[in-house]
Amino acid sequence: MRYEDLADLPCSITRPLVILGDRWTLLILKASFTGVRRFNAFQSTLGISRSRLQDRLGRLVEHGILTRRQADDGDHVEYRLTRKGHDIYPILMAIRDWGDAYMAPDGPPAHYRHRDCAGEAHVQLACDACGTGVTARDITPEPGPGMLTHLRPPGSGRSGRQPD
Amino acid sequence: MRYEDLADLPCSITRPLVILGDRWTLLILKASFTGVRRFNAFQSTLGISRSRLQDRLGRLVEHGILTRRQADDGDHVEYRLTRKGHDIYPILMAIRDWGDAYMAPDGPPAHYRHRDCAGEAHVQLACDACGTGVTARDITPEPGPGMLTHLRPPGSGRSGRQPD
DNA sequence: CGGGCCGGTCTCGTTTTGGAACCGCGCGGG
DNA sequence: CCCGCGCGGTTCCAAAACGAGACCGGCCCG
Repeated sequence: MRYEDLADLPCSITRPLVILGDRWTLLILKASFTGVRRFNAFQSTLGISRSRLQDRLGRLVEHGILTRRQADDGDHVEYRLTRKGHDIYPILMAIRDWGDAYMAPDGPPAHYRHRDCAGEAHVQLACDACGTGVTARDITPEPGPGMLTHLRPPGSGRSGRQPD
Repeated sequence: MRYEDLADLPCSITRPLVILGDRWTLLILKASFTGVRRFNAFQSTLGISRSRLQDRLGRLVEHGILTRRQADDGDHVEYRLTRKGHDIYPILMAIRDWGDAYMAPDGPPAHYRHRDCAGEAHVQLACDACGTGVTARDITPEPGPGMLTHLRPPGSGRSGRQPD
């Protein structure tokens, strides 16, 4: 099995990870959220090699996570988050919460404050129905519609998989 | 700058990513959450090469995310999540929410249900103070204690950085 | 015309990865 | 006792990914 084939598995954790799961991609997106838009700015703030950066930006554009366009005011190129890209923010905030908890011995390097009230923003995993916070132990995965169509793809007899 | 040196930056997103941000590590942890504990089980469910798996499991144990021990009942080895590892779950759920939204054209492959009430669990980014849900646009990062000690490490005059 | 900045490409040496063979151990059966 | 097997783990090599830096054409400005 080639690595990219993991993207075919019926799992909404695996599929994004095939795109986002490498050394640089999430760091590039983090930079995007802090306002970085230009090729050279990404390169100097991250320390990534130019060829790698070019490759990663291209993939993100392919996947509709960033857009590449000429800036309004000038002639340079801008890479900006799409809505799909914007929605990656909770992933970064979940990573931050974990980083603050376990890799910040001197306290959090940054507070991420709600602009309106100066409170701090955190991710929480909660049940839609009862509203209470939950952890991994409170959750049972069970097959959903995307699993069923994967088990019997229309007009085919392929084998399927269990939900991960 | 070598890649590992990114772990020295005062940023709670960058630091975890140096550990978790590669092709396999989060996939290994995802398998852990589904109950996979044994070397061969990881290898066959993920399709990772044995040498790579050995390396990644070793790193996760080093970082206190997994523990390696002999199973109670038998003679085989078990890799189990520590509390630190357990707390990675929200990261995986944030990835899943994004995957369900943008990479599951046939609907979610799996429902992650609250065991007690059968509701579905989702991550949300909310303000601790006012409780309202927020997005990237509502948030302003500002320096925290970990940034200040990084700017002036005790007994040194190193230069520091802005919060990312 | 000359220099600088821009995004982008090319080349080359290094690092990381995948695949598969190999190893030692403990166990269980013949 | 010996043989085979499944286990976690290691070693080796070829292939892929990567980093560093030179290089390129386009554009603007002086």
